[in-house]
Amino acid sequence: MKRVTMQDVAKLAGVSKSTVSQYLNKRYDYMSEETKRRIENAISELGYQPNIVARSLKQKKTSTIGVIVANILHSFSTKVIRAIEDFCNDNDFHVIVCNADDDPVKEANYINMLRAKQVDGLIVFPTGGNLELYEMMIEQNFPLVFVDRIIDGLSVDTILLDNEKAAYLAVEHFVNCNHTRIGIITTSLSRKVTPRIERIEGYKKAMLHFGLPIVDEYIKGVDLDYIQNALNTMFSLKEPPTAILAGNDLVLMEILRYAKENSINIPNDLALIGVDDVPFAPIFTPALTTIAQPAFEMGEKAAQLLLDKIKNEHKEQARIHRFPPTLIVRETT
Amino acid sequence: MKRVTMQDVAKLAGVSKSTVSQYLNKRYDYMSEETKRRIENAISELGYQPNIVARSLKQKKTSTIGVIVANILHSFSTKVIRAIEDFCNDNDFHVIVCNADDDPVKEANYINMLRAKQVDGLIVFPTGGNLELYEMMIEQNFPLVFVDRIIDGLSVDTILLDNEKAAYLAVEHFVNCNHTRIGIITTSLSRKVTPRIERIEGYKKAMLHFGLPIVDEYIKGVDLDYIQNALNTMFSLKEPPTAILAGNDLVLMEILRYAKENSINIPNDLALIGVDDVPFAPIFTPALTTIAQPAFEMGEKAAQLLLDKIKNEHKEQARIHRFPPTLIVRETT
DNA sequence: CTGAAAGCGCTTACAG
DNA sequence: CTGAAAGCGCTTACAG
Repeated sequence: MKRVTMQDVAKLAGVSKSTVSQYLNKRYDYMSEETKRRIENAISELGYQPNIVARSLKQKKTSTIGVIVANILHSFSTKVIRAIEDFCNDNDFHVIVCNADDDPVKEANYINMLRAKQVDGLIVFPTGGNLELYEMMIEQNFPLVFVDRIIDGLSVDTILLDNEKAAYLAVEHFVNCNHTRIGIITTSLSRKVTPRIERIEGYKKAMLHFGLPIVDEYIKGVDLDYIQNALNTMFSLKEPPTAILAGNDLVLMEILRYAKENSINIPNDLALIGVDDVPFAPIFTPALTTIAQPAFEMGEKAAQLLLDKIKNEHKEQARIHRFPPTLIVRETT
Repeated sequence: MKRVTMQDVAKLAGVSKSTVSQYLNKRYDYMSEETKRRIENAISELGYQPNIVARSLKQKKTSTIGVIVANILHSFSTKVIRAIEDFCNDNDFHVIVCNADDDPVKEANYINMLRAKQVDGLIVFPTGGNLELYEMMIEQNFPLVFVDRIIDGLSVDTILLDNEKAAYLAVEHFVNCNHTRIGIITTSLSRKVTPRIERIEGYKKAMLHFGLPIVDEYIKGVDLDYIQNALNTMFSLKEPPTAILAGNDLVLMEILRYAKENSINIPNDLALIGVDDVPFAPIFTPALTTIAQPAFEMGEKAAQLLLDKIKNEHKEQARIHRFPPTLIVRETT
């Protein structure tokens, strides 16, 4: 499989490789029609394809960005990725996606690998476990955008849902449905992951706003594996909650599983709202009431910001970009 | 953001860049401890990271493979991708994933782009619309593995479900549940996509095997957008089917939607089996009976085969690798 | 309008 | 045990 190079094309066309290069880069300012035609023919005859690796080395840019998601199992991650890919395709950028699996060690490996591969910039859903690495990138002025999670003390453009608003919308809707014993369950709070913290915070504020008591037993932040336990505890209370807000799609599925296995009727025994509008929400029985994130817009904005930085067209101070959630009322409330 | 190069390390360590390169590639056969230490210190002091692009250019390999899926919306695709990524990670290969969106034009662009980026090999779920390109890769002996779909007349290792068996398992189970009016619905047959063709073929063989008549009205292969229509037609028959096999996960969701909107009780009015074990199958009400593909094993095998080809360790004749489906009985039958 | 030359940051065969 | 040199396949400033 002998690869054909620019040199081969130049020889066949009877010109120098500089000229072939000019042709490829569409700098025909002064190129004769004759030359163009000869090069074109040589290229198609040889089936020549430029070697992007060589070009990247010389140009010191790869037109490739990296995306590292903390956990690809969230439907939110996959939607954001799709939006980023679409935007990058439209702008002739390639994207390499990596899944850190909520593991800071994997995340660090991916960051190093992608930078070694000379990506022009990085969009990351940070695990939060690699402060020094994040700081190094910022210091080096390496194009970087965070999604979904705030890392305290770092000056990075960050794309976030208005999480407090999301929780507020859920509580408000529960209240409108005459619930007063409202709970919230989300995944582990030990690593201070922004959406979890903010959704609980928003939940508390909303409860106060509607004059409802904050009952600690109604608030859980535990690992996915312990959610069945947490639900058991919650439903053993003298006065269990009559409505629950699921902090994300994976928690929602755990709650649905618990309800199914314990014959808890939704919404009669328990009203339910999940953050993240999962694909099966409308066909589920009962159809799931959810809080949707504008994932597509968020992904697009992340890509937009990053490409602007790469092209040096983004001069503003790094800040947090908030996006509004939407309540989609179906049958679980 | 001045990048530090091997030259900088060499200077600081007081050696030549050849020696630094040897160090990096762990060829210490004859390297003095002293030299090693000096290089190590220089590297960490400067925060040096090798430029993989330069290495790739020189070595004429990138340790990167491309994966092009026909349609990433299928849960099967995402599972296979995960398996490929895991396998490649373990073998120090990187992977770039692209979604052709069932569009041969996009597929061609991705193939060309990935080859220009010098990937060492390609795993593709072929749309079937780029015969010349596939042929060119084979002719050039470019490492290539197909998944999910057979392209007639091409000699390529191909990873496939035993689709006829999958259909057989479903029909058999329906028969055991005393159904005789059994239908099958899948997405459009116009492009002769292997799993669709083979599943219908397997369905027909199974029907004959169990002495049941083959009723054309019970067999539909239409685009996703027309499935509601097809279902309407089917259920307007004097004798509509009492059991349906959904050809894939997306079709399954369309059928579930139809049933919900038309108050068709599953499984009482209609028994249902879907090919592909969707994540929400066990928590659905009723929990979904499915035919699972061993997606993880299939992805692993695809990656295994490809890496062997890349390393020139795969000398056998290209062939089709079949994997067995599994029936998972839940509540929809 | 086109070409010769230098250089991107590595690796590697070879010399010593 | 280590270094000088060539070369991977491009791009680009410059000369003519």
